[in-house]
Amino acid sequence: MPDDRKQTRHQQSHERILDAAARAICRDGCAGLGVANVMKEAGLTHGGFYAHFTSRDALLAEAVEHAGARNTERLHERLQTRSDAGASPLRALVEQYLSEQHVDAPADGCPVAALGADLGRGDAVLRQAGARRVQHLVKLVEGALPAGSAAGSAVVVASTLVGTVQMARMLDAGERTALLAASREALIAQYDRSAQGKS
Amino acid sequence: MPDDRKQTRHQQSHERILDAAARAICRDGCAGLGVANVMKEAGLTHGGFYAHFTSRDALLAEAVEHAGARNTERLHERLQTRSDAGASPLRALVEQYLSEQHVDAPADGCPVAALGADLGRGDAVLRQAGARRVQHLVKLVEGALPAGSAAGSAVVVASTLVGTVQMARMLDAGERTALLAASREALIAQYDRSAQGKS
DNA sequence: TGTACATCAGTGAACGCGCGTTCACTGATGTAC
DNA sequence: TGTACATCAGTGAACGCGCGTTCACTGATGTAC
Repeated sequence: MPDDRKQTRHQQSHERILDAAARAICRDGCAGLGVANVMKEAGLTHGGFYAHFTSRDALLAEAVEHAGARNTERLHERLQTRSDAGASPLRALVEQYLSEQHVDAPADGCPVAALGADLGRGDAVLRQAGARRVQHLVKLVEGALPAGSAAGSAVVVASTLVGTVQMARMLDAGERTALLAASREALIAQYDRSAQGKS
Repeated sequence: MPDDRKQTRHQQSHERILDAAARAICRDGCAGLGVANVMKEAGLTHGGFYAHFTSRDALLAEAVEHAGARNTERLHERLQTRSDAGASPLRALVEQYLSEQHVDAPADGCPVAALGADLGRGDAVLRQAGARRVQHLVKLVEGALPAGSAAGSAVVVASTLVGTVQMARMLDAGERTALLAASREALIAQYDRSAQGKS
């Protein structure tokens, strides 16, 4: 099956470009994405780019999805580790998402937190890619919440996660640590053990 | 005092440029800020820019501060209106910050929500400007929380406000409305009347 | 009060650089006989 | 099995455009006498 090998070669490059682009946008934002840079990071020269994508904008939208998918994978692994160590699903999610590790490494983190407002602007395609990532994140939270949690809990928790990481990334080390700890504690106290018993 | 009149003319232009820049970054992001565009919106031509600012980067940092200050002013007015209508300080803040009005008009809104991740990247000056805006927002929330609220409440509420607005701006009308309502209700139920009586 | 000069704020043409995009070409991989 | 040809993936030079920045100049405002 030589056809397969050919396709594979092309697809391997395609994948490397997407990987590089996903990291680049999470690190530098949508505006920071340069075709030449991405190709270089993928081990190629810029000229070959248009054999893989119709335009830089097309890459942008795909890179958002790709960053989300990659992040979901990594996240699941890490949640499993925390789960194995005895953490409840929600605690595992909150402690991982609001870890210094996540704040320090935007390139390998959640694109919703990394791109934030970038996705709200820009063309419809990008906004839709952002919206899908938001929905994904909300679903992830939903799955981690205890059964019987109030209806809107997932979106609220997701909002807090995203907002906290973004704000933490602007702050100096000390304030950052305090902010993360405060958010973690509040979310766990609020939504983990006694999610509904109140009011 | 003719010296005053001269200074005033220069300062008036300066102010118009800052106003235009503040709106522009909240609307289009830091990368979307163009010197020529801003000058045009201020009613000037691009050449005169460097009589007012040493560089585009210098304008960026100042524009973040300016956007924050302008937003604080407007916010206070609107909070007063809601307060007069009988809302508690926290309810007024939450309902204003998480209003469709705010989500629909980023140019006239909070720069922390509008720029988000943009401020976490970029040079130290910009990050510090962002950090100051975050601290300002946290203080604003602190002032609106009922006396005796838990220590970390303000940062958590601020995070939720920012995250919700950002996510709302990616979503379609229907989901957006639901997200905003869910966050408003959760925050008010959580932190307004019976902020500590729990657990 | 009126005229000549100095300063100040802004104008608009021009420069240089980065970056997205195109395209003729090369080298390697696969196909035909 | 070996040779000639076709296709595929990537190269790198070049183009065009936008944008930050500079600078010589203009018009208006203010000052000196």
